[in-house]
Amino acid sequence: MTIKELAKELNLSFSTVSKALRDSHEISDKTKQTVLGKAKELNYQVNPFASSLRNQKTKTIAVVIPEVVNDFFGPVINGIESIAQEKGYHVLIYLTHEDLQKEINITRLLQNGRVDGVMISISAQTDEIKHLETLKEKGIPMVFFDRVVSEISGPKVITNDFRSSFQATEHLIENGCRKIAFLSISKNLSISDKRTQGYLEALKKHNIAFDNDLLQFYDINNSTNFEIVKKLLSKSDRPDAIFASVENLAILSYEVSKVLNLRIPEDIKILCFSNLKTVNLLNPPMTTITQPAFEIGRESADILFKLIEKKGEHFLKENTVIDSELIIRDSTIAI
Amino acid sequence: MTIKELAKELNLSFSTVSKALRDSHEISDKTKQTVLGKAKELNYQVNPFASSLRNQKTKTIAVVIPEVVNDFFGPVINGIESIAQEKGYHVLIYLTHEDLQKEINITRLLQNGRVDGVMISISAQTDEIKHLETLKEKGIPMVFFDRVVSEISGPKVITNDFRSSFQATEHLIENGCRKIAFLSISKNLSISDKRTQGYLEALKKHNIAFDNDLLQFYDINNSTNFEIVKKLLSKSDRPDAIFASVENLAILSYEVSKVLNLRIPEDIKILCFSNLKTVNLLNPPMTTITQPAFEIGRESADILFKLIEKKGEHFLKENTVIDSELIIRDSTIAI
DNA sequence: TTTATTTGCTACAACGTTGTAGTTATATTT
DNA sequence: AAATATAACTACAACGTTGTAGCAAATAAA
Repeated sequence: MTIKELAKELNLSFSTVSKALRDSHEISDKTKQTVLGKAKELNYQVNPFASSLRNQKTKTIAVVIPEVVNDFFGPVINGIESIAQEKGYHVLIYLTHEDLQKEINITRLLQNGRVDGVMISISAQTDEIKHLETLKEKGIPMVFFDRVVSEISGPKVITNDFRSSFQATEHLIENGCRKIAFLSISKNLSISDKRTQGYLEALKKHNIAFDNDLLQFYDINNSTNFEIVKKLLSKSDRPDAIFASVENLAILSYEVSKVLNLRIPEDIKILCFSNLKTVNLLNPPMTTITQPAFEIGRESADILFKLIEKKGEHFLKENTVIDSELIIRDSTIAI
Repeated sequence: MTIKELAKELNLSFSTVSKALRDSHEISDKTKQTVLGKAKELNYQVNPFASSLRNQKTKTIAVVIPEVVNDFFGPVINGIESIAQEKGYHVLIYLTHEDLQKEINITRLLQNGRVDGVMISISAQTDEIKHLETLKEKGIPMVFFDRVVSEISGPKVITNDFRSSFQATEHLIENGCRKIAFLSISKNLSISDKRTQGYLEALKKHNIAFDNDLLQFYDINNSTNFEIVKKLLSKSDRPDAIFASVENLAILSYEVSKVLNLRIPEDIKILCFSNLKTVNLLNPPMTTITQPAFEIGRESADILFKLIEKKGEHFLKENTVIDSELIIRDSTIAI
């Protein structure tokens, strides 16, 4: 059912029908009613491609993220989708699987006007940003969230990683820890950097020397990660706390502790950036820094739509910070 | 950069360029090379809307699911996306939030040729299927997965809910349970039905009378669910086991048990359909029926692409069953 | 040498919209 | 009554592709 067929049914020109459908002032109310009625009757729907081709708008946004199997990006998508659905936008989803090459391929796909805007949280392996700059230069509205690229200007929605990390480290120190291992996500990511800095700053404040052996990095291969953690906790002078920058590494730390018969929190304290729903049911419940995932999604989407619709985009600031929350549970309490 | 501009640069007609780009036999190898070279140099990309409008193909599929914040649908999307990326398809995601009206709206959006195919797992509230039939009648390739509608013919990817449920119930009975509460997802869903039937059949086999009070349904409101479970476990003749059809209800059961000072598995055994990664770290580790989420995603996508590309779709059977696995952990072991 | 065939290209219509410009008929102003 | 404005509609080009039909020139067959 096209607009031409509809017009034929109505004995009107297809221009008239088109205008009636988009409520033009050139068309009489009576005609509008007839057209709308017939359109509903015949279940006419605008062809999205013809429409997009004609007016260069797609009513579609892209969300580029590393993973979905994750208690952070899940709620983020939820937040994004809730606003998109409200605004009548469609959401394309692309997963990089933490792979730079995939990220590059995806950004290439997005260059030809397929979407009106892009929301992206970069992969942990992204150590060059040309592809992101290219996309931005094409004039496509972009919002970075969580894992942002500070070198590229434009709105970013983040959480206060430095502060949370500082606070968490200090909490561990106050509970008697002196050898705190920090398990980082990546050597490239800005959030990773800030989290590490928060950790270092807290050590410094409390006059604890930084031990490079206590700084470890996440590997793509999860069994490698297991070995890294196991090795770390098997040392004679093993750390008295693990501060994991990523949920997965904290879970592994729990598992390794079980294997090595280390008691949490007596022998080892564990703390993590995490949005896990079941964190309270773990044995013992884990202290976490909980990120406002849903809010980050909603806020990013909101900003993106402002950019796309060019409404109030002058008021947009470079960084929107939504605070994370340190929730202290049994896994870090001094006994 | 359009094909016309590219043609002008090359001093060729745009038809020639178009044909060269899609490797037509009408064009000499020499010309093809020149065109391809220039296209790369000027970073020419086909306009997807013009292309879709012209040849009625979108290279896009839609995935309609109830939620993403979920250890089942997350991996499913992963599976879908991995095949889609391989095949050069784009993935649109739509969330129904378990709401029939939203599902209806979404299916309406998909009627006008926006996508080449649809994968859907229906909402728990879906008790009418006209909208799904309409979509199917439009001739859009569709694959149902997990939460399927048996009344509509076409390929479905499911897991063996009846068998898993039977097996799980029997496991509880063998571990001494006689008053097994079954917490169902919905009164409408086919999987819900099959799971309930598996439960009932196992009771029957072991000559245990069915008690209607022990059959409870999931509510959209999570605090209502908490109350339902709390009420259930506060009764003087409280159940000796909870078999939850949905992860959320099992987690709630753990929480309620904690509140009511009920020991798992001594006072109450808990078991659940779940793909939770941290299930081993719960206190105690929970027995689960783990569904092959990633595989369901991959398989569904695979079937959908066969339908879309009309390759080997004759061999497609109505139901593809991928088995779930009952993994016994401490939460259901007789002490 | 004439005719038929192949090669390599170009012209153009169509996909379904939408906005601009143009055309009537009617109403309003001078 | 003539000039002007308004209302309600139509015609049509353009968005960027792609396939079909057409057209020269070169090659092969008669």
